[in-house]
Amino acid sequence: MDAKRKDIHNSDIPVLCRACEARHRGVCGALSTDQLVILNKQSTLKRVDSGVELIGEAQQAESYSNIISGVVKLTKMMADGRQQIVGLQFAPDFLGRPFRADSGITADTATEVNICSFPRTMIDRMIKDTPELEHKLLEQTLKELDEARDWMLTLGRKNASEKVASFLYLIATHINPELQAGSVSFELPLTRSDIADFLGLTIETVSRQMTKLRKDEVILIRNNRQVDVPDLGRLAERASQ
Amino acid sequence: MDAKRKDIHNSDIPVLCRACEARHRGVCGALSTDQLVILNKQSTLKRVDSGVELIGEAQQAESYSNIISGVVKLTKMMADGRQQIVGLQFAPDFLGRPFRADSGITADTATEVNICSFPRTMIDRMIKDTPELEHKLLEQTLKELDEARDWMLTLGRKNASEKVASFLYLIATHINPELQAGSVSFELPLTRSDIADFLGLTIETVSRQMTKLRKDEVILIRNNRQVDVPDLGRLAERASQ
DNA sequence: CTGCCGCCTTGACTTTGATCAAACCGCGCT
DNA sequence: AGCGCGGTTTGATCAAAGTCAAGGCGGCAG
Repeated sequence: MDAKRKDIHNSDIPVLCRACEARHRGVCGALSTDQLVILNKQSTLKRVDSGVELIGEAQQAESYSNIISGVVKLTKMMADGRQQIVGLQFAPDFLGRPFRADSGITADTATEVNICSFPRTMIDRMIKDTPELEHKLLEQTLKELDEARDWMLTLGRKNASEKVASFLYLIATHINPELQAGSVSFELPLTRSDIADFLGLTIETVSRQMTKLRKDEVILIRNNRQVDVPDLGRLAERASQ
Repeated sequence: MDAKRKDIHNSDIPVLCRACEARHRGVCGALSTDQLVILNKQSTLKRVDSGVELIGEAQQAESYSNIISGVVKLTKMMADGRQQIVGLQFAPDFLGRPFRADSGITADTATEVNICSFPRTMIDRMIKDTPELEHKLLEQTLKELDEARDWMLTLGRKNASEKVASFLYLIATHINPELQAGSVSFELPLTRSDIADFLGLTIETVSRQMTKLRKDEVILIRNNRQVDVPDLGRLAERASQ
């Protein structure tokens, strides 16, 4: 209802924001038209290649971003090189850790990504003035916490084949957020190595479980990356969820 | 600074709140003296035995709480009975999922616990009126998210002995929040079975790794529950952190 | 076309932690 | 004291996933 009212004044909304999902499902939905205009003057739209570090040791994170398209992976690393992907972010997620520069996490693009970046100081100021913005951030953070805890169950208690099925199910439902049952087709945003880091497995084990799912006709693999799921329900069963 | 100013008017603050950690490090720090008085009239202090379900299938969660003392475990369960502890909460953590009744998580007391409970509707209203309260909730949620992601690395990439050492390190640092290095002594708030559910292991493996740490003189076990850590640094090494 | 390179798959073998089974320990009870 | 009980430890065996090694596939540069 509120969103609809704003759309009446669509002409006042910055061009870049008009078609942006972040205004509907993301944090920008908390902002007034005036605020959008101000923010828009400072924001920059960037196309980023796959495999680029957005936040991390090298990148000191002077900005926050909204993901417009593509997939970003959040990774934690141990001193000896072992690593674990602790989250995947899709459009229109908000990227960046408020109130703290470093949280020991690096964010890398898993695919080609488009982001809308803002100066950190600007957002920090807007958060202070606009409780509604902080509310949106709390909502996203709670959602991420729920997802992190779901994944803890997967990491701690599922076996390799359930883990791989869980991953495919996660991707299937996030790439095509509408589909509930029936058949889905999508391109995996992660390499086998990334999938292994997400699942706490090795690439060999991931590969073996993928071929097992293929032989059991739960999935159909085209180009290593392109996957068809004829029956999402059967995949969910394999994931034990 | 702000807290100090409030303490000058200590006499106006409800008796129950005066010594309460939640007013200093918890969410109640966001509230004015007036709000504390109002909230106090509706709040109830409860002593709860170990092993009681606070939030879950049975309990429909009509209230939020602050933990005054003791440890609460957050558990996720699979249909076939496998379960994973996805978080531990200590005083003065806020207990309850805002904006949603059910998140598939149950909260059980791991020890005897004292909580201060409030009606859900009352807090939901205060959140709307007091941005500072929402800010505190966002801070705690971000802290929980950081902890969840730390633990994902442990679950996904550490071996059994590193997991057990990580758990002991976590407890040591949370029970005695001041100690940095040197020796610590504490009582484990969890049974071997809970520890196994927290670490994604079996009780036998937990037991074996504990005796290994004991034989290597990293820890000293008294009554199965009472543990001495002569050198916290050496324990941290074993946890690879 | 050919060869190389990155990514993925497959196979043989090893290791880690799970499973099954038995015994132990402290404690409250009769 | 003797008993039973929950929680814990220990040992023997097994299975799942890791490791090491080889080979395949597809795209791209020469």
